[in-house]
Order: sequence, then structure tokens, then C-alpha cells
Amino acid sequence: MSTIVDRLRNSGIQPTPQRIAVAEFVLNTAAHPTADEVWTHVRARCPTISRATVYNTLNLFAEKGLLKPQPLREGVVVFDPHVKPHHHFIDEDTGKVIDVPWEALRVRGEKSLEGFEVREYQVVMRGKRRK
Amino acid sequence: MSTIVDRLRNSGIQPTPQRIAVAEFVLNTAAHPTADEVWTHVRARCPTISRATVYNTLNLFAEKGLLKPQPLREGVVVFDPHVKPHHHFIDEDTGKVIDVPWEALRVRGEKSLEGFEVREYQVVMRGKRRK
DNA sequence: GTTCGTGCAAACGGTTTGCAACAAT
DNA sequence: ATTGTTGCAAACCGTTTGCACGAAC
Repeated sequence: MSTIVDRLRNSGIQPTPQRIAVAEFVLNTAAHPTADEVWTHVRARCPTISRATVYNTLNLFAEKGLLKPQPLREGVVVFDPHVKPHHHFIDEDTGKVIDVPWEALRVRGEKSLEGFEVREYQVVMRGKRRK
Repeated sequence: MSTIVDRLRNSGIQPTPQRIAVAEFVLNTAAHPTADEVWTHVRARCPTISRATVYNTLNLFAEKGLLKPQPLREGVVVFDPHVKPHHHFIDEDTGKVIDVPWEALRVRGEKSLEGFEVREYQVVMRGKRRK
């Protein structure tokens, strides 16, 4: 089992207290938080951390491949620690973004698109959660 | 053949000169422009139009179903006059958004997702255009 | 004359940047 | 000493809003 500190070191990131605090939250959530939501959560444990540090840290994590920024909602970027291919469902009532496993859907035809070299793709669904 | 003015009237929109100018550009382009790109283009024909009017007009068109705002790029909304279901390809070099016909891809499994009522979906692809 | 649309400028929310202080090597 | 990291404030960019003027019914 690799600790958060190990994961940062393995990605070439110096594990400062601020970065560890951000990582502990954002790498272990499925909530697809925005940068400001990360800031709010992390301040509970690390009250002196600034917005700038949170933004810089999230961008650093994204550069190093620990996070994938997803432009799924209008006007904000959400951060997803689930970096392997998968799909997304967006709840129209709450705006919540929910992961859908890669194997849950099958897409055909993307390899035979003339003129396009598809490097990655995902299905983005919108609708309502059934209770 | 329905003119732009007819299309606006049919959607319950008063066809002012500014709205016609915006409509002539944005309803006839496949370029997926941002609001500011629309403003730049429209000012060539209608130099006194303000940013606010362009933003208000685009939002009005979207409300009336003439345009669909798409959160496909980070930090901006792009407007798509192609309102029927289709997919999108995003060129990683240029950032350009390109429509992919609905029939070009086949998706299976979205109806049998437990707990999700999928109202709409699209495949979002990223990669490079082949020359 | 009331309603609706426009233009301007200010405000706003999310994000980035410049910089000085600080920590680690 | 050098390099990297933080916090603060200011700047920035895309977008919305308040308001007064003007046009249309």
C-alpha cells in the first residue's frame, strides 16, 4: 500500500504539508470537486493554506498525471483522481458528476472516423438519478 | 426556405437588427464560437453592438432552443447551432470543436445503467486531425 | 406611456500571476 | 547561495447585472 507521500514522491513532487493536505482530500474523493471546493475542505485541516497554493497544487498534480481536469460543467473545471478511461454521468438536478465504469458502455465506430485520430474518448451522459 | 427573420419570429424572438446580425453568424457556423468570438465577427457588420447584447442574445437563443451551449473546452462555453444529438471531436492542437454525426458511432449499454435515467448523451473525443 | 431592447460601465466568480518572505538543500 | 514553495494581493478573463436611454407597439 503506497502512502500519499510515496505517491507524491513517485510523481516527482516535493511532499510539503500543503500538498499532502490537498492530496489527501483530492486523490481520495469521487466527488469531482472544483478548486474552490478543495480549498474549503483542505482549510479545515490546514487553515493557513491560500487559494493560490490550492490552484497551483491542483495544476501541478494534473501536470504530473495524478489528476485529470474535466470540463464537464459550465464555467468550472472539476478534478478527477480517476485518471484511467471512464465515462461520466451528470445529474441534472444537483450538477453532481458521477463516474461510470468503462465496461458499462460499449462504443463502436470511433476507429474508423475518416480524418480523425482519436486519442481518447468518453461518453458524457446527462439525466436524473433514479431513487 | 425559412429566413433568419422567420426563424427568430417562430421562436418568439423579436427580430431586432442586433439579433439578426448575431443570428446570421451564429446559426450558420459550424465553428462552435465562444461568445467573444461571436462579438468579434458580428462587430464587422454591426460595429455598435455591445458585448452585453451579444451575451444576452446568445443566452436568449439558447433558452429558445436555437443554440445549445456546450461545456467542451476549459473555461469557456461554446455555442452550437446544431441542436440535434451528435458527437464532438476536439482537436488537441488547435482546440477546435468539430461535429461528428450521430450515425458515425454506436453506443450500447446506456439504457441499462442501474440508477441512472439518461436523458441525453454524447461521445466526446480528443485527438489529432489527420491530414 | 408602457414595454422591450440596447449600450455602457461596474460587478462578479473562477483562475492566474507578480512578488516578497520563507524553507530546504 | 541557490532553488523551490508559500501567502497575499492584484490582475485577468469570461460572463452577468444595474441602470438610463431609446425604439416600438
